Amino acid sequence: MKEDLYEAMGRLGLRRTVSRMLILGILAEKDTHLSVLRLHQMVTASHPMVNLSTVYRNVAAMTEHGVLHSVEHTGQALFGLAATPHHHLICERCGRLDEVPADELSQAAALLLTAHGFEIEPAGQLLRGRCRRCRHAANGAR
Amino acid sequence: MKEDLYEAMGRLGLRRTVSRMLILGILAEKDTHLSVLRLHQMVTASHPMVNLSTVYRNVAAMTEHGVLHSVEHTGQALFGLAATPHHHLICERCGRLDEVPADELSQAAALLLTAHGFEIEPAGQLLRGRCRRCRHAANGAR
DNA sequence: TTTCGTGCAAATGGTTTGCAGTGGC
DNA sequence: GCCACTGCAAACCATTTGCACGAAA
Repeated sequence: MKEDLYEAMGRLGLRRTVSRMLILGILAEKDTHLSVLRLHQMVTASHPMVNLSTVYRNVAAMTEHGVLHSVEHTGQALFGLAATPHHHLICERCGRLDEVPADELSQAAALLLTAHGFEIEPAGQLLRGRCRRCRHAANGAR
Repeated sequence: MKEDLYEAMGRLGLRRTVSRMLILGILAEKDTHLSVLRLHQMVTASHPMVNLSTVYRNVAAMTEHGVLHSVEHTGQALFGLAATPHHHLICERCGRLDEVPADELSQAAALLLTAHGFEIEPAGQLLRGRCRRCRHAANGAR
């Protein structure tokens, strides 16, 4: 998987720099979406000289080339590998981010297209709500 | 409808100030969602002394009390009347924002709940994609 | 008259950019 | 060696906040 990404970078004309490899490694290992700040913190843990703006430019470039994708939560962008087409479920209470395969929402997408002429992005949508754990935790407090 | 809002404000303990009435009037008339900056521009057209931060605080207070609701697009918040429960369809190309009654997506919501234990917000979701016009306009260019 | 709301100006915080130097290819 | 990439520092821009005054209730 990391090999795929490594290849992809070259194929897309993106240079394989230290900082980019670190970012991909982190995202592949953690298998989540992270903010630029958190990515930078994790990168600098081993490579302190890497600048924050470099991380910004890296994720921008890789997002532009489809290697990464991003969603926005509370005014900041979260980046993850764009591997398989999926949407995002973010818990408004704990911030947990889950993924749901894109085709699970294809029926809803079809409905919107026929009823409204609107074609939603086939992946990368952000849906806000409550995760299972927080729903249970809030049962009494509601 | 504006009378309802007027009443609601009092009931909720929100003072009916000039700036708030102007904001509600604009949103009711235009029947769309507007950015704070645009709201401020329209308010100051007739009342130049109203400060931008007042508009910020107004929409914040009214959103908090359920009179308004907001969605975020390209790093800025758009506010609209929270009248009927609906979701949002925003065109990534032209920025046009359409509304879709909340119950049209209830099936998808049920699916997410059973399959992922995740309960999405029953209204106010933002779905990104292409509106009918832009789909047609882009037919040749894709 | 008691809060709540407002104007003003300054601060905040995530993100972007200009520029000169560095390192992939 | 060329040009994309990087570090640094400053700029940006939507939004927030502290404070003293003004106005709904």
